[in-house]
Amino acid sequence: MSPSGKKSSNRRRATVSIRDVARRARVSIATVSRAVNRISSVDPELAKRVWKAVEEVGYVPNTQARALVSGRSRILGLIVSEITNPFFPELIQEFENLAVAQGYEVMIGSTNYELARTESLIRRMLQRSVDGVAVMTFGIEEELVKKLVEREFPMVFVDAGPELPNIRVLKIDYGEGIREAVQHLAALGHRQIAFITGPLRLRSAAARRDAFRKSMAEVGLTIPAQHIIEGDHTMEGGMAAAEQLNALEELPTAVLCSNDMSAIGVLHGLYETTHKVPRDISVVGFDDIHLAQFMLPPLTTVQMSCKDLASAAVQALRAGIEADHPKAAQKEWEIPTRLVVRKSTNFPRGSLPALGKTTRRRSTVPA
Amino acid sequence: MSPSGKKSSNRRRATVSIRDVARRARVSIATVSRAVNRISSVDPELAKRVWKAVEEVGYVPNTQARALVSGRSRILGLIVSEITNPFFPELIQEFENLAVAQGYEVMIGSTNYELARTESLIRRMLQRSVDGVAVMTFGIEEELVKKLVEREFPMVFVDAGPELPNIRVLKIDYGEGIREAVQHLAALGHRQIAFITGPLRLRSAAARRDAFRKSMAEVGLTIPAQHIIEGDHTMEGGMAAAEQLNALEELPTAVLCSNDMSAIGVLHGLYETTHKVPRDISVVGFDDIHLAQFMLPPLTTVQMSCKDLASAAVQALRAGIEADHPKAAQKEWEIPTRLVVRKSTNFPRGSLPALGKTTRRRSTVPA
DNA sequence: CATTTGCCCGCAAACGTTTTCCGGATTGCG
DNA sequence: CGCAATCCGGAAAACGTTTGCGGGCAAATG
Repeated sequence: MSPSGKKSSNRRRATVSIRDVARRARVSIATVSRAVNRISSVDPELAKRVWKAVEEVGYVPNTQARALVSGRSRILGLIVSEITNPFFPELIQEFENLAVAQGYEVMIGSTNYELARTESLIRRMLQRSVDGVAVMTFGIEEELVKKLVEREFPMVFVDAGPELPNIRVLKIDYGEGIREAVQHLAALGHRQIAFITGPLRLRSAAARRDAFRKSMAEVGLTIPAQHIIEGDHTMEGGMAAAEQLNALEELPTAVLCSNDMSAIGVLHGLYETTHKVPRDISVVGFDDIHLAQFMLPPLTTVQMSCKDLASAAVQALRAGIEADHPKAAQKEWEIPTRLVVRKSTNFPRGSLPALGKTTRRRSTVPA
Repeated sequence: MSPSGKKSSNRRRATVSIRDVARRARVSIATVSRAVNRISSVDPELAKRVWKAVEEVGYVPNTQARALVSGRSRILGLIVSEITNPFFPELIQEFENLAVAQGYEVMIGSTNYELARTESLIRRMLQRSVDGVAVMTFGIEEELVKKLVEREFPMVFVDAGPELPNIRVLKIDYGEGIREAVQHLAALGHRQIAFITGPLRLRSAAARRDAFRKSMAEVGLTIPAQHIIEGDHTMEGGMAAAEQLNALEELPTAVLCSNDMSAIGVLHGLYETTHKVPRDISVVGFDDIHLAQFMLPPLTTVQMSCKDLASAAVQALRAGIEADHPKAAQKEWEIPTRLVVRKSTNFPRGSLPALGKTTRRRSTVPA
């Protein structure tokens, strides 16, 4: 009994195909296909027979053939800016778990902020005919959007995307978490709070800075120009920013960073100086990557849950892909942020002379 | 002029196929296929005409169809243990760059040390019919190997793998780098050196520990039992180990860790104590992840270049996949390691009283 | 009982390639 | 000049699915 096909000794193909199942279950391959895809029109009795046969011969559908004829690959593209930035692996992990649980595979790519890389990435994804792409790069070059947009291709962006039929946007509420952070610092008594931005060509970086400005205004604090420093969301950028801070006539008493990696860089940049965190200066990050709690000192930071982010991204993509998806019409998806207080923030230096370490706050965010 | 096929208004397919190129170049689709795949038997003149047509109609071959008929997907599987461990994204990045440059796509999966996850991962990869899999998880459960091994499936393992026709192994020379580290510490004057292992069920973790024992014996140092502590390659494990160290009657003067994450955990665990690194205790990591140089203090560590690792993995995979690969017969691939001295190591405490910080070593590894 | 309706199931046509096989043309040699 | 050998391109058969369409059979209706 040869395992497959009529001329089975043809090639090195030992795989069991839909035909083997059909023969075993004494039905046509069409019925097998329908049963396997759980199409309701097939008689329950027959379906059971098919599934039994599937088990017995160990059939697993050929993805390539399936994709070829149906035109859908069941692959989701996930584009991030830098896979070596610890935030993204966490995001990827969550995204992948969800996608796989829902029957999709994931194709990952990292742009490294390079346009050429991004273009080749898009090309590769189209070539593998992914069903949709989530662009989680927090600010994407507009050009490449146009490339994809052609055929009403389902896509998900963060913060902002073009107004197009099959585009969905994850709206992150930066304001909320950043307001909590600023109020936390203000409540501690800080008046001079600096901000290290991300690369400002990224929409999200500008949005975080603007949220900071707004929150500062709300608590009646002003921001001198030299207290807004442009970083690049890397540790190196954070270090450079810390040096700029050090060079100032007067060091601010607190600094808020556009992401955790910058904050870690700042921590590092301050390490070689005589200024200690949080005794002399408080530091707040953004993202709440896993590493944040392992910094010295553990980093107070604004949490943007990558579980929320991933879940919204996968859902939004499916909404764009599957015509009968319950939320097919929803175009915007809200992502909250919130402050997590750890040990890198304290009262401003000099405000409580000689009390020292023991007064270190542990309370949660002030109401 | 409809863009494709005879009955082009059939479905929503607007893609340009090999037929369009054939028509444009006035050749058969067979010739187009051959020309595109650079098969030498096609007349150069014709080939040029085909390529011109390819350009003009913007043809890009359909991967699914190609994979379906040829039986090869041009996808490489890459299995790592934990994508959130910063070592692996760096590895993934390098691996992907190389694979893409050589015309392959990459399918990534993270086992998280869970057998169930690993199994589902393997299943998914087989279902997508990857051409080969690199298991870079530094110690894999033997069971799953058997699942794959069936059809002489090309695979690459780290450190050790089953003796089978299409299996290749990346032999990492732990001894070299660890010897350098131990000699570096011994040269500084350390006599009491502890070692934080990884999870010992991982082959690679045991190998590193053994290399440590061997190197210690070589320099004539003994290791009390309580100086070998089992960790788990995470920061949390490193912290726990540091606490065990603290609980000892006498703190060792140096500690070597099985990976950088453990070392970071140790740094963190010591932070809350009165012991300062490297004044009171020297710390050495392993891997040299990017983060290592940004620790406080910058971490002295044994470098295992993930560029080397990735390059060997991709090459070894291709050697198994492509029958005419120059190194098709090579079964073992050597990966070197070497010490990188930064600032987390210094003379043992008390050995140079009152000289303080300024004596901090900056030299490279002792000969 | 005859006719219509509706429900399943099977036939067969795609999907876009690679690859085998074959035939025609060109070349080389006697 | 004739015949064999060589080469190169085209026709067509896979590859393993999904899916439109038609047909058979049972139930329902007149």
